[in-house]
Amino acid sequence: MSKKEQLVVQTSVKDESLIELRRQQIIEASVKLFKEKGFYRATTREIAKAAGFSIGTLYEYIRTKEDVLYLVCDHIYTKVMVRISEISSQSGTIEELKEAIKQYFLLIDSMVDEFTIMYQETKSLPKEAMQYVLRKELEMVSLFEKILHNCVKSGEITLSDKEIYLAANHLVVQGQSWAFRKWAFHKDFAIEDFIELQTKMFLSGILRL
Amino acid sequence: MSKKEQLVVQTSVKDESLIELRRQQIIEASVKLFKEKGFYRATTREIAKAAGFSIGTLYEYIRTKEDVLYLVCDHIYTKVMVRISEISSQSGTIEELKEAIKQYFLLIDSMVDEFTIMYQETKSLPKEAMQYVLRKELEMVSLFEKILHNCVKSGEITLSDKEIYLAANHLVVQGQSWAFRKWAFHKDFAIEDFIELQTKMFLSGILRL
Amino acid sequence: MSKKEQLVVQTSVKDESLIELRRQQIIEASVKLFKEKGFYRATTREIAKAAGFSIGTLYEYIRTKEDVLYLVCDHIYTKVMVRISEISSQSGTIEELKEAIKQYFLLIDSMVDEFTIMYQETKSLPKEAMQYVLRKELEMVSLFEKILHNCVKSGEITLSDKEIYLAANHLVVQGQSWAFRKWAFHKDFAIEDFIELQTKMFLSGILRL
Amino acid sequence: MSKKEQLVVQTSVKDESLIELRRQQIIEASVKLFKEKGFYRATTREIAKAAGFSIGTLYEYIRTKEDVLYLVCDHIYTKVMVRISEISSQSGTIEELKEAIKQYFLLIDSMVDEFTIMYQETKSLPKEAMQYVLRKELEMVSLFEKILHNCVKSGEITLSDKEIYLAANHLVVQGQSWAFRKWAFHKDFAIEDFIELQTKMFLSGILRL
DNA sequence: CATGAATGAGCCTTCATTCAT
DNA sequence: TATGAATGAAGGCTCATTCAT
Repeated sequence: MSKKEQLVVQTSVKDESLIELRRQQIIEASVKLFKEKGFYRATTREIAKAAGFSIGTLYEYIRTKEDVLYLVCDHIYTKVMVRISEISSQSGTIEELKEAIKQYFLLIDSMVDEFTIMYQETKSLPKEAMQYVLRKELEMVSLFEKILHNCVKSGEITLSDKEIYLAANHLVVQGQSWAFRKWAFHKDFAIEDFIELQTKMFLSGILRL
Repeated sequence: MSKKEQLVVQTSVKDESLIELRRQQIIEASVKLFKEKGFYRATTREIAKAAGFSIGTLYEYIRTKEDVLYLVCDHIYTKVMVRISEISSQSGTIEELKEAIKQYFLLIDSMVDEFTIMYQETKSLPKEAMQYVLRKELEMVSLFEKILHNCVKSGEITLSDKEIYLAANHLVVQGQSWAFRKWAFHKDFAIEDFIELQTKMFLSGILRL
Repeated sequence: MSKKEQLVVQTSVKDESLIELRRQQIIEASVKLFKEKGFYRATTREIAKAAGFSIGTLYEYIRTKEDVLYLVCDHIYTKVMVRISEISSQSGTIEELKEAIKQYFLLIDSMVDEFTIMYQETKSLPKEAMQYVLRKELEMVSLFEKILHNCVKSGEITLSDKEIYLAANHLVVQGQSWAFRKWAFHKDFAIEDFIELQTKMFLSGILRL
Repeated sequence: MSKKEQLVVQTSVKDESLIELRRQQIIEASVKLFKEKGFYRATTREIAKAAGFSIGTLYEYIRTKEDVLYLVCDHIYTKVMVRISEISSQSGTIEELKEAIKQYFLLIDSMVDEFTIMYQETKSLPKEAMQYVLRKELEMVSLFEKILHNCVKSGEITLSDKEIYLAANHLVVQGQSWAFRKWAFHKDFAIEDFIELQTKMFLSGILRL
C-alpha cells in the first residue's frame, strides 16, 4: 500500500509526529462517538471534546467533518491489510487458508466497533473518499482471492476464477457479519465457535463445488 | 404478523384509506430520496415535494422524520414476509429449501434500493423502532430456520440447532449482500448465476457438516 | 430596464406580494446596519432582527448574505434610474441638462446612506452580481451621455464622444462625492449650494472645451 | 508632518530598523492581498505568509488586524504628501497648478491599487485611525487649496474661499476616480489623455466662475 | 526575536417542526 | 384536510489572537 494511492487529508499543522498523535486521538474519539450515535448525530464539537482538544484544534488537522470519517475508514483498512498480509505465506495449503480466515475474523472481533461504523457510514463519505474505500475493500477481497488461487494451483481445491471471486467476497462479508450482526451472534456464539463453524461451512462448500 | 406487534405511527387524519394512500406516496418518495442521498441528507421538505404534497400535509401523516424511515423499513419487511411465507410448504425437501432461497434472493433483487436503504439507515431509527426492526429481521431468520428444521426432521440433512441458526443467518446475510455489495457483484454476475452459485456453495457447506 | 436583465434572488416563499414586503423590510434594515457598521460587521442575525423577523424567515427570502447586499444595490439603482429617466425630455437644451444634474444630485442627497453603502461595499458582491451592478452604473452614465449628446446635436455645446463619456462619468462621480465625502461637504454646504456651484463649474468647463 | 500627529502602532520589538523593514514587508503583502480580496477576506495568516514570516512574527509588529490597514493607509498618504509638496513652488501661476494636478494624477496612476484599497477599506478602520486618515485627506485637499489660493492672490483666477475648497475637493476626487473607476476609464483613456482632458475641463470651469 | 500550535467566540446557514389560515 | 410562512436551535467552520518553546 504505497503512500501514493492514499488520499491525503490536509492539515494546517506542519509537525508530522504531532499530526500522527492528534489523528490517533481524533480516530479514537470518533470511533467511540460514531458507534454511539452515528456519523450524522455526532457533532464536530463533540469529536473535539472527546479527543481532548478544542474545536479550533480539531480543524487544524482536518478540513471537513467528512475527513474524520475518512480518517477512521482508512485507519481500519490499514490495520486489516497489515494483519492479513502477514499470514499469506503462499504455501497454497488449506491450513494457510484456514489461518487467514481465522486471523481476519479475529481482527474483526477485536475491532467490532470500527467495522460496524465503516459498514454503516461509508456511504456518507464524499465521492472521492468513497471510491478510495471501495478500492481498499476490493484489495481485501483480492487477498483472499490470492490465497484461494494458490490452493487451486496446488491442487487442494478446484474453482473457476468467478467462483474464487464469489467465494472471496463471501468470506469477507461473512467476517463482517460478525460485526454488523452482533445482536444476532454475540449472545449465542463465542468468536471461536463462530470461526470454527463458518470455516467448516465455507470449506465444505468450496471443496464440493 | 398481528397488528399488535406493529408500531403505530400517529396521524392527525382520520380517514383510513386516505392514510394508506398518503403513506404509499411517502414511502415511494422516500425510497427514491434515501437511495440518492441517504436519510440524513434528505430533507422533510424534499420528501413532501417528491410525494406530491406540502410539508404541512406530510406532518399530518407522521410525527417525526424518523417515522418516515420506520414506514419504509416496515413496508420492506412486510413485503419480504409475505413473499417468503408463500413458499414454505413444510415438505422438508431440499427442493423446498432451494426454492425459498431463490425466492428470497429474487425478492431482494427486485428491491435492491429498498434493501440497501434498510441496511444502511436502520441505525438511525429511534430505539423502539429499531428493536421492532430487529425483531422483524429475526422473524426472517426464523423462516429459514423453520425450513432447515424441516429438512433435518425429514432426514435430508443433519444440523444442530445452533448450526441451523447460524446457517439461516448466513443465508439472510448472503442475500442482503446482493444489495449492499452491488458494486462488487452486479457487473460480474446475473442474479440467476449468483443464486445458483450461492445455493450450490451453501448446500455443499451444510450437507457436509 | 426589463425584468430579464435583472438577477433574481431565489426565495422559498411563493406569495409574491409577501416577498415584496419582506424585501423592503430587509433592505431598510440592511441600509441602516450597513451604514452603521459596514457589510462585514453586520451579522445576518442583526439584519433579521432589525427587519423584524427571525433568522429563519430572513433565509426564506434570500440564499446568502451577499444576496442582501445585492438587494440593496439593486434597489438603489432602480430608484435612480426611474428618477433620472423622468426628466430626460430630449429637448437638448442646457436647461434640461441643468435639471437632470439637479435631480440626480437631489436624489443622492435623499439617499446619502444608500449611496455611501453602495460605493463602499460593491466590491463585496459575488462576481455575477458585481458585473450586474457595474452594468447599471454604466447605464447611469449613459443617461447623462444621452443628454449631453442632445445638447451637442442642438448646437448648445461642442464635445467629442470621448469628451462626452468623460464628462458624463465626471458628473456621476461628482454627484456621488456628495455622499461619500459627506464629512468634507455637509458642514460647509447646503445641497442647493453644492448643486449650484458644481453645475456652474461643470457647465463652464464643458462650454469652453 | 510631525511625528506627534502620527498614530503609533505598538510593537513588542525594539530594534527600530527591523521594525521599519518588517512594516515594509507587511504593507507590500497587504496591498497585494487587500487588492485581491479586500480587507475582510484577507486573513492575518495570509498576510504573514505573503510577507514572508510567521503569524507569530506578524503580531510582534502589530496589535490588531486593523493596525495593518492603518499601516497601509498611512503609507499611502505619506507618499502622496511628499510628492505633492515637492511641486508646490508658491509661484501662483496656472502652470504650477497644472503641474500639481499632473503630478497628483500620475502619482495615483502609479499607485492605483493602493488608492483603490484606501478608498474602499478606510471605513473598516477603528474610529481613531479613521479620524487620522480623514485628517490626512483634508491635508491633501489643503495642498490644492493653497495652490489655488496663490493663483487667486496672483490674480490668475477669481474664487471665493468656499469655491476654492470645493474646487480642491473636486480635484482630489477627480484624481481618485482614476483609481476607483478603473473599469470605466482605463480601457478608453491613457493616463495622459485623462490628465489633459480633466485639466482642461477643470481650468475652464474655474476660470469662468 | 521568531515560531506555529492552540483557542474559542462567533459567523453563516440549514431544517425539523408548528400553526394560523 | 391542506397549505406554506415562520421559527430558532443547532451545526459546521473560520480566524484573530495568544503564548509556550
